[in-house]
Amino acid sequence: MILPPEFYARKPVEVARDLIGKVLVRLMDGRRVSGRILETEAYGGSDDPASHAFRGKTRRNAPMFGPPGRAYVYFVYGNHFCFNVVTAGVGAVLLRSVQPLEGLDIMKKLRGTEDEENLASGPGKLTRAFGITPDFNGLPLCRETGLFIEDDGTRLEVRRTPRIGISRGTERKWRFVGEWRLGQDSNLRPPG
DNA sequence: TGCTCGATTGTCT
DNA sequence: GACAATCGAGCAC
Repeated sequence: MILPPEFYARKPVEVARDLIGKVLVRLMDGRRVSGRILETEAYGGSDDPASHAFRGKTRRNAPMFGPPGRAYVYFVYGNHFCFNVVTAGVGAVLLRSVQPLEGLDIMKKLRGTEDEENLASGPGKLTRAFGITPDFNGLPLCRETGLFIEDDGTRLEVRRTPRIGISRGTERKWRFVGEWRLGQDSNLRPPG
């Protein structure tokens, strides 16, 4: 089932935690490119010094001030794009890494590598592998836009850690990492 | 108008 | 482990 807008209309920390184990899906030329979300980070509004929204609304962070359930895509380090989903409270959740499930050939082509372990194991790699560009900035996550997140019933163990790659607000443990629990049904285990 | 630095990655040592 | 690549947003002046 595709996550509805209500899913995103909560605090960024709750959305970030609950997105672990969900499936990011991109429809490309009638084909599915998808991966299970393994790593997220929550960013708040004016109360979070690490957030782009900390200093108020600008042209770049405008999507964060809009309705929840939309994409916030921004350019960083002169090379890469990062993909976020907008939550309630002028918040956002950064998708840091996914485990590739479908359309691996497309991901390999877009990433220019055959290494399946590293296709989408980072914020910049993820946007590249899924063909997520600024064209999606501000668009709702639904079937119509070809970019959305599904719940396939999989539940992962969620670990909570400080956010990484930032210089402020590091004291908050707003990074969430999904881990496969031993003893689960075999069809829920990661491949390999 | 100019300068600094970043929610990163790939490459080299 | 260290660092260059690369460029726009945000801030200082």
